[in-house]
Amino acid sequence: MAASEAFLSRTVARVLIDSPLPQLDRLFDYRIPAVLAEAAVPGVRVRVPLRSAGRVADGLLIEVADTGDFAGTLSDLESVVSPVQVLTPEVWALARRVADRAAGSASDVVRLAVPKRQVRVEKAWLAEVAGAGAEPVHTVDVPDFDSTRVEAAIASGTRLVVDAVPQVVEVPGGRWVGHWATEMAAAATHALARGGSAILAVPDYRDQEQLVAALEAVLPPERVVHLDARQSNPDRYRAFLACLGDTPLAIVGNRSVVYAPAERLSLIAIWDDGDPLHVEPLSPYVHTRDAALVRQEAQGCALFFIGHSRSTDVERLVEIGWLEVLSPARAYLPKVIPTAQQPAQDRLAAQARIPSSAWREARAALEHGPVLVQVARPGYAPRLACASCGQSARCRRCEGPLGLRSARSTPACGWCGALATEWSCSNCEGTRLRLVGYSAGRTAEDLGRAFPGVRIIIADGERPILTVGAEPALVIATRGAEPVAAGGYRAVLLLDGERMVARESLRVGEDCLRWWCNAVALAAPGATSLLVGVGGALASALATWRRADYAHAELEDRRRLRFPPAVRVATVTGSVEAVERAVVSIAQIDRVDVLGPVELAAGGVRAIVRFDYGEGAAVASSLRAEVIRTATSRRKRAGGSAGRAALPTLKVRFDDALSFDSIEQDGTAQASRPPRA
DNA sequence: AGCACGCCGACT
DNA sequence: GTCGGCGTGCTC
Repeated sequence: MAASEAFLSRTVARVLIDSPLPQLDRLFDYRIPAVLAEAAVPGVRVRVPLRSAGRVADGLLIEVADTGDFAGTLSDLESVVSPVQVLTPEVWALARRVADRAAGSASDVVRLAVPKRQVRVEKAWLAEVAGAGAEPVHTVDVPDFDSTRVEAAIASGTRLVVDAVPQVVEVPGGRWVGHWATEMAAAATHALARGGSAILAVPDYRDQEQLVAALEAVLPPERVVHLDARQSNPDRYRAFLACLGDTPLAIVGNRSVVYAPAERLSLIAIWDDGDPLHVEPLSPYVHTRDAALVRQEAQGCALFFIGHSRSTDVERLVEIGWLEVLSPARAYLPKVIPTAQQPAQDRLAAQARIPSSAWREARAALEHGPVLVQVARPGYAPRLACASCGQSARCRRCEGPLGLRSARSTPACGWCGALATEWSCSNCEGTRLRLVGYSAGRTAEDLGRAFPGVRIIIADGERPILTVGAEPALVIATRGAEPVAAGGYRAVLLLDGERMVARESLRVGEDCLRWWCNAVALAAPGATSLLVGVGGALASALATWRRADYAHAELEDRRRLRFPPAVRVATVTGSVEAVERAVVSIAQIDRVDVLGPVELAAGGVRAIVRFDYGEGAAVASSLRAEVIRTATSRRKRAGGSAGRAALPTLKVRFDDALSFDSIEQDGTAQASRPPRA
């Protein structure tokens, strides 16, 4: 009787509609009809009428209340789709906060957090007998990873930046992985042993393979779950449902794994937070690091950023006291030698652009095992230039850079793909092209000649190789695609440093250091790494292994210039009037400054807004209000004869790492920039 | 997104 | 007087 009374009074369902429309990004109230009273519980999927839109929408029931805040008459909840409470209160709170912080829709974040329903998978999961009795987990310690501090951090919900041991190790099963993977796995055992779950986020699949190998060596298989975008829908949903169970798990995945509904979350660990793959490509484009920081704050779990180098973002958090530093228990100093670009005496080595010292080192190392050669990027010849005047070759249609995909292919545009069959230089009318820069394929040919008789292995985006054996071989890999060698590489040659450093980007320095540090960490103990053709602060940061000092100096520069991550930024894109209004709406906020607006080649304009972290909430809510306003009040199109589709009215993107790079890459500015000498 | 509501021009 | 144009706004 008391129960039925309770049901009678709690008749309002507050529902999040599954829609990307910003104006629908709030809770809608519905009456719960008596027949649905028992099924209508928080977190379940529901269907609700949207009268004005004349349709039935999918939604998620957020809460059940006595009364809503809506004055009119409520429509009835149409149905409860399934009894599974897929959206937990913690994940809902996280989605709302993360969306607000990025001026986006909560339902866009929820879509990352809750995979599509798979009826068969769900039925199978519901039919399973609960409580199969999970095996106990034993903690594991790894050398030089301070287990006392790790355990204490997990117990107290501490935020750490972990400087990983720069070595490779063999895990039971014979697989060689980066030491970092065993550190993450060990941290996970501490979380699970004290009855909590661990979320482990890695940027890409090759990292995930290593981490899974390390985890399987220390945890029972049923305690490890993968949750990533590469899985099929049923697999993903099965893994997601497993997280909803009450057995603590190690949940491994890339970016959106930070939104997993982990039971009693004890730890979030992120590997290599500087890797751009941690940026979510879907609106509202939230970085794994930021989502993790928000979640850590709300749930009080431990948070570890593990890496071989330090991003400026993490350095900032260290400097404001938000993160503590955990270094290896014993100091590691990989042997790194920067070498000048002077060519080798040996003609063949010179052709492969290897300085004599590097060539000698590689030759000697090849007697004992594999040698890693890191090169810049995939494709046969990344850039083509005019053979007579040297100006880089541009597409006639779109001004994009021309390149070659293989030795015999026709030059093609890197932007629009158009084949450049009858190219002539816009500067000198020359018609002959010359290769500029090298790549894995081209380097392999040259090195093959310089080291006759040596086995050559190529690893790049198209030829992914995860591991190589301990036998002598030249392993030529594009940065980020380096295989792990059994026992480590006997030497590492970082060949295209000069070209990597020449890339125009705000983050070149820290990116290069990250690529190099990750490669150096694959070397065998005592093996030499050679950085070719780069000097200055970057080279000495690598050689002295003082990566935090480099990040500190870099951050100081950004502070001076008011560039991220010293400040936050948001790009505001849309029509002239909409961007203008958006900029005005935030003009009163303290210490906000606006760059632009500038015209875009695609039409419309873009402004970059800079502001201090403390003003983030105010900026986000003002810009969000403008987004909603522009979405609801449709402006009339001027000059109707141009039968062009309406522009997206107003787009806001927060913390886009490329904001300052892309200015130069937009149409006119890029085309008119003089070629590098 | 869809769909209704509403306030101006040509019609019976 | 009234039918319907699409510009404007709303969705519990």
